[in-house]
Amino acid sequence: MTVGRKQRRERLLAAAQKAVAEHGADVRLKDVAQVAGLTSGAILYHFPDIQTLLVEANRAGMERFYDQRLKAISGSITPDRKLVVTIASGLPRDSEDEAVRLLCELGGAAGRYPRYAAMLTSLYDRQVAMYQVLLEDGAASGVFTLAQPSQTVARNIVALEDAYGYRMVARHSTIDHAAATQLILDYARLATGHLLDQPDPVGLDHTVPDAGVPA
Amino acid sequence: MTVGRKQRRERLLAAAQKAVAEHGADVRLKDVAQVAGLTSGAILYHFPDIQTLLVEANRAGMERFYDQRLKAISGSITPDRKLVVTIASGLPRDSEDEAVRLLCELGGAAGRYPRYAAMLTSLYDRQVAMYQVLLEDGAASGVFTLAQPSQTVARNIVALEDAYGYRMVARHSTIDHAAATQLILDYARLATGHLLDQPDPVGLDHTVPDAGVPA
DNA sequence: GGCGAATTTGAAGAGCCCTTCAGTGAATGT
DNA sequence: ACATTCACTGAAGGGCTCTTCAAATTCGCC
Repeated sequence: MTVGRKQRRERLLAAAQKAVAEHGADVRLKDVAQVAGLTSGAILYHFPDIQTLLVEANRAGMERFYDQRLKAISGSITPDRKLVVTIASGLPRDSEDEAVRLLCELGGAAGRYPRYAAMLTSLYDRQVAMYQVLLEDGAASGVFTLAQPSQTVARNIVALEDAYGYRMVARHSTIDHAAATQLILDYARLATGHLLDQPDPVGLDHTVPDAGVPA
Repeated sequence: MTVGRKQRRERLLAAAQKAVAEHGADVRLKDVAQVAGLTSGAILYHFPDIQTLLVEANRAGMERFYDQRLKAISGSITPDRKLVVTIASGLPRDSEDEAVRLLCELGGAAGRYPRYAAMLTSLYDRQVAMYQVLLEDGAASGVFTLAQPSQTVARNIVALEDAYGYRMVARHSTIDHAAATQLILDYARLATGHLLDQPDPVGLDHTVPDAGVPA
């Protein structure tokens, strides 16, 4: 057995996600096949038709995004650290971020695909709930002083993340990951009454540690 | 009688906008023709190909959206009224709002169509500038006490409008025009230090002014 | 009423897309 | 070694799309 039946399916789901991020929600079967390195027929051997594959792939893509956010939270300790890290994790790395591009494409198509609309609504609500827990937790421990109900703050934070995701995917010249993070933190500062100063190295360390012989 | 050459073109642009809002950025020529009540050939008599038509139509749709926002501003007098009215005018009426659906579709496709990305970036920046003027004006006249730079507040307000537009188009069950307006105003209140109480007749008065705002 | 220009139609060509399916290998089990 | 199952290919069918174009229709105007 090369890879097992289940893993093969997941490779196709991953290929479909990439294809949607690249070609839109109405991506062609041929494009998915090309990303997967197969022919159209091979894909239809694993899935009854292309819609079934896409719906499953898109759902999986959203769940993966949400799961990674939850994982990002669990790292930090204090509520303020958690908030900063979580906000940063909700934004695309750069304009090529595959997961966010997928979400943008689906968000655009949600108006005409009720299924995607429902999935995105659920995703939004869960993210809001996630932030609400974080905010209430911080308020209970006295770290945050909420100026507004936690639901209001949570809804606005997630909304800001979404919107700056779109702006970054559209390659806004001055709104990059750092700028967007600061803009959202500016709101969070007002809403929580906490300074929320950025920790130095959050793990995104692109600089080479310069160990070894320079050629 | 017909309508003159120019008006005929504009009818086609309007049809194309509606078609994009309904079928996405990759709408078919046939769909545009159907909305216009013509055949595909007739449309190609006025435009060299479908891409040219779509690019022009989408640009016109964005400009129209922006112009109507400017118009909405000019009505009110005081900065706080202006702010409330402008925020309300940036959100879709309901989930079927054609202009916002168009913007959502284009926003989703912006990742793979640099032209649309540039147009949307420009639209965003102009809306930010519009709010900046409004905020600075209010601050200068002492009505607002800005807690943050006007650019920060303006960027966040426009971002919130965008995001709630997407949520409404996706038919979120609890975020309608009124709820979204309040959420954005909640941020604006923190940022401007003004109460920003909603004026009664905003123009769209379908419901009894019963629940919601306490005395 | 009739003429020329503007507009629209309907058909046809070339091309792409999804899906089905017979057939090709490779892997697996016996 | 042989049969069987699995994974995949490549071709073919049927349908849809964009575009072109000759013919038909409508319009503005004299």
